[in-house]
Amino acid sequence: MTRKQIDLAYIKNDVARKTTFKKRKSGLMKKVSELSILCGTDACAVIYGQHQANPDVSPCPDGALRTITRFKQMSKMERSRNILNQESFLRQTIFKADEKLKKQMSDNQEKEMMIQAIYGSLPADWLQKLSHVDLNDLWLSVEKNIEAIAEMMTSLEKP
Amino acid sequence: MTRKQIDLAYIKNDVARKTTFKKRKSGLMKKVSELSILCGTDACAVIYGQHQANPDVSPCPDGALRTITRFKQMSKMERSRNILNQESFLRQTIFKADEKLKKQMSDNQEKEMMIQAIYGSLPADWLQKLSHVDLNDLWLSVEKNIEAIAEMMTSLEKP
DNA sequence: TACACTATGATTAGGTG
DNA sequence: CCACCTAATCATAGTGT
Repeated sequence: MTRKQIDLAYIKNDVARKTTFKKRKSGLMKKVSELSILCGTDACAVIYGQHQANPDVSPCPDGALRTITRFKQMSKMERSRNILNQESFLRQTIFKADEKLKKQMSDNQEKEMMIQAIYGSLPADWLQKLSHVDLNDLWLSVEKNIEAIAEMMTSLEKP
Repeated sequence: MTRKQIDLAYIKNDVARKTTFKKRKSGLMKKVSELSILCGTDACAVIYGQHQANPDVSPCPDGALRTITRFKQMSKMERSRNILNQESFLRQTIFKADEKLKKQMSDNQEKEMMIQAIYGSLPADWLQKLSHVDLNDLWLSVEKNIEAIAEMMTSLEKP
C-alpha cells in the first residue's frame, strides 16, 4: 500500500474526488465541533457539496445559524477595513507570489506553448496590458470577444 | 511525553485553551482550503476568537463566495477542456507559494489569516490582476460593489 | 507570551469485501 | 454505494527556551 504524497490540486478522477471529499468533509466537521467544544467558541464550517445547492453546515444547523447570523450582521465596512489595513503587506506578498508563479510557469513547457499561442494572436500593444491576466480569461476572451476584456481592464484601472 | 487521549471538554486553563485554539484554528483553516482545492468546492469556516468581535473567516469574506460560485457555474462548460488543467495548476502554484511565504515570514496570526482569506476567496486570475493593478483602487472598487465585478466576469464569459 | 520541537494520537489515501 | 482495513502522512499536546 503506497500512499504517495498527494498532490495539492484538483482531483480530476470523479470517484477519487468524491470519496476524498466525503472523508475530508467529515473530518473537518469533527474538527470544527471539537474546536468549539474545547475552546468554547462559536465556530462553523460551510461546505458546498459537489452539485448540491445547499451547503452542509457544521456543527448543527442551529448553532451554525447563530454563527452565520453574527457574521452577516457585521457591517461590510467593518470587515473590509481590517483587510485594507493590511494593504501594503498584501501588495508585497501578492507581488512575490506572482513573481514566483510566473517563474514556475515559464518552467512548464506545456504552459509556455499555450502562452505563446495566445500572445501570438493578440495585437502587440495588448501584450503589455494583458501580461498578467490569467490564461483562462485570456483564452476565453480571445476566442469570443476581445472588446469584453478591453472594457474590463478599463473598468479595473479607472474604478 | 505522555499525551493521553485528550478528553473532549472545555479547557478551563486559560493559557492551554488559548494555545490549543490557535493551533487548531490554523489547522482547520488549512484543511478547509485543502478541501476546496482538492475537490473544487466552495467551503469556508467561520470561527469566533476568544473575545474578539470579528470572526476569522476562511476563505470567504463577504458575498464573494456567492459571486465566485456563480462564476464557476457559468464557466463550467467552457472549462471542460484542458483549461481545467491550467486552473488547477495555477491554484496549486499559488497555494504553494503562499505556504512558503507564510513560513518565511514570521508574522503574526492575523496577517496570515488575512492572506489565507484573500487567497482563498479569489479566483487565481484575480490574484494576478491584483498584483499589477493599483491594489488600493482595485480593492476599493471591489469592496464598493462586488456585484459589478461579477457582471464584468459575466460579460467576459458571454459577451 | 510566543515560538520550536517532537512523540504520539488522529486523519486519510488507497485497497478489499 | 457502504463499511472496514492498513500504512503512511498529518496534526498537535505537552514541553522546553
